[in-house]
Amino acid sequence: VGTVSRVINGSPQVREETRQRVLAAIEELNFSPNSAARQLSGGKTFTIGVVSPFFTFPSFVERLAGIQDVLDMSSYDLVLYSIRAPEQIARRLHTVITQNRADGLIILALPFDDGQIWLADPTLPIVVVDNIAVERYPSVVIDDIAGGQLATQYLIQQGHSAIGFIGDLIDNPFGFTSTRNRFAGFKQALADAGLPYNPDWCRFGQHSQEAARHSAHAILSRAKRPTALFVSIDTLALGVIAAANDLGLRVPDDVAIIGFDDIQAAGYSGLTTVRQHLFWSGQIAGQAMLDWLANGSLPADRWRTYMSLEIVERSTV
Amino acid sequence: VGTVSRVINGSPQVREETRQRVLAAIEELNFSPNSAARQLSGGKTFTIGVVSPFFTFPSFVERLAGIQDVLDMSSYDLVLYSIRAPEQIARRLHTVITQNRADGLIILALPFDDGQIWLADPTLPIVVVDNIAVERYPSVVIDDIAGGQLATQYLIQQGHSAIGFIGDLIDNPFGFTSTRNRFAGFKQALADAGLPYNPDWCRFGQHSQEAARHSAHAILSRAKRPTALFVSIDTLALGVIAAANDLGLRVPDDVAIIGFDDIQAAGYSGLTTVRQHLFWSGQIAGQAMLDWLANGSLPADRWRTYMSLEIVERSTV
DNA sequence: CTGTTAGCGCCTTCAC
DNA sequence: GTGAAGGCGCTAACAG
Repeated sequence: VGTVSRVINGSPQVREETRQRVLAAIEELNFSPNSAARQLSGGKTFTIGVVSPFFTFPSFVERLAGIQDVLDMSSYDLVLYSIRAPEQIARRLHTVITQNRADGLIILALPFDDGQIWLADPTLPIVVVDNIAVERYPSVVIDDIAGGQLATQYLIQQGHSAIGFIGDLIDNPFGFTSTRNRFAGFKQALADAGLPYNPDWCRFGQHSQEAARHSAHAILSRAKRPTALFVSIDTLALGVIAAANDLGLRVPDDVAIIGFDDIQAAGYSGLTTVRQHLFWSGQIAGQAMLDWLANGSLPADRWRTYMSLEIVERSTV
Repeated sequence: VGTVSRVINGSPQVREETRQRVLAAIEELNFSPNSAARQLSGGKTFTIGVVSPFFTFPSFVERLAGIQDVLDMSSYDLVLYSIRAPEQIARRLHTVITQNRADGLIILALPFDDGQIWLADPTLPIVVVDNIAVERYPSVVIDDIAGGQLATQYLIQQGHSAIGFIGDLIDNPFGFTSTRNRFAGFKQALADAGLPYNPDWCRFGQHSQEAARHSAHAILSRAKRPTALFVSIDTLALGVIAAANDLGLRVPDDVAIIGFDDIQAAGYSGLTTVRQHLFWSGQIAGQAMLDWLANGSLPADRWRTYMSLEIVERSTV
């Protein structure tokens, strides 16, 4: 029994011949170790939990795919915890943590009380993605304000001076801050360029293509309409393009549109946008978790990773 | 110790007072049972594995969301096993099964050797989705041939007689048969209506919007082009719409386009398509698994569930 | 009703 | 280098 365990776990102190004999027996009996037992005795679950809201949204799916991509080559399984309402967050995290169901947690976008969580289990590795508020855990983030500026500056640089903004609700139940910050960057860039900021050209609605389409209708139907629109999320931008088509407006000639995220559909649709390397960010988070788990700690210089942002020029600006 | 266990598991044979006392202690010590130990002792992992290829494709994501939706209200966790190449299938399944890492498996679309798997563990509950080839396990499927006919008949009924077909590769490494069968249904419907089948109007390419766009270009640039196109997958249909736009063809006036699946993006894009209730199929599969796990077996009348198909009329036909 | 005890299957010392 | 034995934390069966 002991020797078999040694063989399985690659202990060096086993004579080669015995090793082969054990291996043969394993093969013959079609034996394979019970995972629950290893967990109990080893104190590890070989599982990483990913906590995510709306995991059907392209941005989350792509990040998830990045995480999966990395874990795939490790011996860790990925357990998906989906959050559908803000109230669930605390409870879900609590049960996952106290029940010891995962060796590490990757939390996507969701705001949470990191002090409380840390108290619940100070040793549990947690990597946070797309959430700047968390200080106590390493994170992979972008600078949304800079991103908002980048997009707006690009529009200005292309000759636009009448620019509007469409996004989801700044005050949303989950407390996501992306649109708020991108909008801040937008206004900043406008101010920096000495351009006027027109509230009539800015609308915020639900996070849905329909809502964005509706917002765009309202803005583009005005007597005086902007020549360019910065839409804070790619999925919404697709709705805005639809609205432009509805109104018989040509993109980009009549209205230029720039999105944010660079989801796969943006590529298909020819949407000009700000790329934030979604898949890659998932890979980085997953790799950080793996390294943490392997070394028992994460070097300080990897505490907060800022992903780069860049304009992807396609055909809507 | 024993009593605590009884309290946690809601055994009736505990005096109310003691129960309260135990509960209080649990609260005070912030105790919560170790999941690995329960697994080992109880022989259950409270985990359901979902094996899926390309889980970033909308159709898989939506099914996955349906499964998650159901599991969410149960005490089962969802472990995601992503398959990226056909060769991985057998190995992945084998390790998951022998290591006892899940109480049940839901396998999406992937073909696999059910005889072999059954031999590996005859008692493991497995529910198959979107795979008609599997006989030994319950499945949730659609009739792709009927679906192909349905789409084609709808086109015919709308007055089209020159109809083309675009799909992904009929012989693909994973052995998916959807497009093959939808194409069969397409030809069948044509024949039934006494309409000619024109191979020049049928193209098969990679499963990507780009490839579909390319195929559509080829077909629509011909001197004599079809007035309608049946595209076997929604994502590809979006590429076909793009191609029509490229060529200055109006949809549906110059070319009508019907897709298949009814992914969310189809709704946004106004794509007319054949709906196959993706999310719902995930829910059904998840629920079947839960019932199986709860009752120890699945009633025969739930062995194979055929999901209904229906035309969703939007604006591309 | 409740405390005690024997596994669940593996890993890890400890002697040999 | 190898077999034996303790313990991981829990559940279930057994006495009281």
